[in-house]
Amino acid sequence: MSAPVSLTFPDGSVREYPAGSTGRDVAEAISKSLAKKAVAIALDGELRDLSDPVSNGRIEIVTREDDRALELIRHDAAHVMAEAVQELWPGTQVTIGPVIDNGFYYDFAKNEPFTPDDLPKIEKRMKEIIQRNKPFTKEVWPRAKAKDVFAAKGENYKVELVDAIPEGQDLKIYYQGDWFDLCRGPHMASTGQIGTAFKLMKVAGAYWRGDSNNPMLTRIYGTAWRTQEELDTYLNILAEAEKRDHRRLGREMDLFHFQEEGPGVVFWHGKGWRMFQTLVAYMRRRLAGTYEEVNAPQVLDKSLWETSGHWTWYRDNMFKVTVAGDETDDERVFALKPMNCPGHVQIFKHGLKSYRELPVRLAEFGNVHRYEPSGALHGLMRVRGFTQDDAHVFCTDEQMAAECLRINDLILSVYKDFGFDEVTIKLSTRPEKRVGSDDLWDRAESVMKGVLETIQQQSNNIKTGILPGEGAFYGPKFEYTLKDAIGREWQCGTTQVDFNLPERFGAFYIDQASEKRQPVMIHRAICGSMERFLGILIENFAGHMPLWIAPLQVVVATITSEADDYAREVAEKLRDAGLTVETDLRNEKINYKVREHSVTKVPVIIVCGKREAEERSVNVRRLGSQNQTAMPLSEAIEALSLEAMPPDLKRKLGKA
RNA sequence: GCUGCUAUAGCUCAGGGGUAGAGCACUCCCUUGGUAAGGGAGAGGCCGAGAGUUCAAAUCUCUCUAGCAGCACCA
Repeated sequence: MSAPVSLTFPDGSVREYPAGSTGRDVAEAISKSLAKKAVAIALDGELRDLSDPVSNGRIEIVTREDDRALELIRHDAAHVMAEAVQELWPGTQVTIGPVIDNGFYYDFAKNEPFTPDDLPKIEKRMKEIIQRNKPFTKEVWPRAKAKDVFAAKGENYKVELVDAIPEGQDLKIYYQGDWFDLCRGPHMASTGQIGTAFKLMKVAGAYWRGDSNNPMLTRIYGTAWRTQEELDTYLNILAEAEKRDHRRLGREMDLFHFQEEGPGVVFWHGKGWRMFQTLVAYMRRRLAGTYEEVNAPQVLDKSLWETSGHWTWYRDNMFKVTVAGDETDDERVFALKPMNCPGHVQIFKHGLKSYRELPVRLAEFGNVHRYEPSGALHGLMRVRGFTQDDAHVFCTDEQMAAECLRINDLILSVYKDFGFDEVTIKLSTRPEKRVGSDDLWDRAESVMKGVLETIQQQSNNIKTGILPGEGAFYGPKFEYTLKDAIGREWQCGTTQVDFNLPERFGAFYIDQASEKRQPVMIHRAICGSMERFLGILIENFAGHMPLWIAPLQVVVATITSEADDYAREVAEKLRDAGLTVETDLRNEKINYKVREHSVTKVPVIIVCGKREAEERSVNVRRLGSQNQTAMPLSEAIEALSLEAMPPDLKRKLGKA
């Protein structure tokens, strides 16, 4: 007889159980009701099947209420969905079905893809399977048996998966009734424990193993929760996110549009462009005194891009430019610039540079064009023509770390001005497709690692990490990711150390010993794409822009035409104070006007009626509030112009 | 780029082999109304583009273009 198993419970108590006891035995020994509620156990924090034998250590009985049960519910739901699909459409092959944020999916190989109409049918069948409440049972199969069984069923993808499992690892098969699947587990006790708080969301294509050279499978996404309330909450959040969609808000607020002749390029309307320019003006002020703003050509000979390496690596994503005439002898091929760096190197190279001039920091709000795959285009977030807040710092090896830190300070400070406090910085290291010797890469990566450590020591709410193989082809990079108001992460800023382009272009400076030396080049962007950054801002604020960046700051609306002259005067005075103001003198009721300007997200509505005109006062209503504040005109002008001051200027004037 | 879906008025959408529809927005008229839709009238469309089937196509078929979702991609 083997020694009993000693288990420590979350309350600290220690009990012994006969050898070979399972999680279920332990739960039952505590109470019948607990055994009924239990869906799994955690041994030393690791989730296991209820039917697994326990071993010495810490044990927790996991019930459906436990946060960790959510993962099991979703995983089990994926299995049940696969069973439902195979019952409904025999011959459909199953592949993989993992848990993801908020839900799960399963990829199927089926000749006729699913349609959205199939989802209710599958859901109905899933409910039946859950009602059957068959236990999940586990078997460990020899590799050969697994391959034979799946091959006999025509499950070719499963055979591939078996082959991909490292030798020596157990092949676990989970049954739910007669249906079974290869799976590493764990699972709950039975399908009934999944509950009914799930919903199939959408069908989509997905490549087998995520590789576009492989066949396309059809994927069904689902979401699953512990309770109906949790499910409803989640569906509500989705509806909220949809309301924030910058494409919808851009239309509603009359900021920009897209049209068929210009796939992936933005038509900025007056209001949107004002926002764009406000952002650019802000960034310009943040660069003043440190960077020199330049402007490099849009169209440059392809030889330049051959030298930089872009023509080799990114040709498929570049726009070629040639003369359009049929009768021309000029065969010269140009490219519409996809990046600003080669242009900036030319500016740096123009004239001899002394070490005394370094670091040379060249900035450009550079308009670039990239032929993005059609399926990648998405509103302002992914476009084919956009403006980078780009800069290139040419410096010595010794100056490099300090420059990276200076850039870091600027990036974090800019994000903070927009209210983004949670930032993640990740170091991306050398990719497979790259230029430059391993020595250069070693040097660049070690400097960046050092910088990352310094940044981490300097600030407490910065998360850091490493993304192996994700670097640019010419150098390693930092990627700055910010978190928005509803918890989504957006990668915006980037700092890239580059020893390669200066070498390729033969850039140099004269050092103290009158020798030619090659500078290091640091590429950096803060917003990344101004278009995308504005999209992020719109979604982050759900269109309720802070006053300083709002496309239209104030509408002065009248109640009766008797107040028209006064309203014009109010608007004029506000404009004199630097605010963007429109009047609404239309022959409409005030309810109507308030509704319209609220819908288009105007931050401040100033209402002027007979009373205000007589008193020379205004009545201020803020977006999102039903309250009205009456105040003298002069007071309103002062308060609003202060509020509309960009954060950097407020800081400068000590009014923050 | 791949898979699936979609394309009708400025917007949101209905319709469907034989005069093109609604609501909102727009214009004009009435109304001067105190904080999220007052009333009436009017104007507005090559039904995404091209080809085919048909006596007849916005409607059916094909090709293309663009959009949406997901995948892949993102210097």
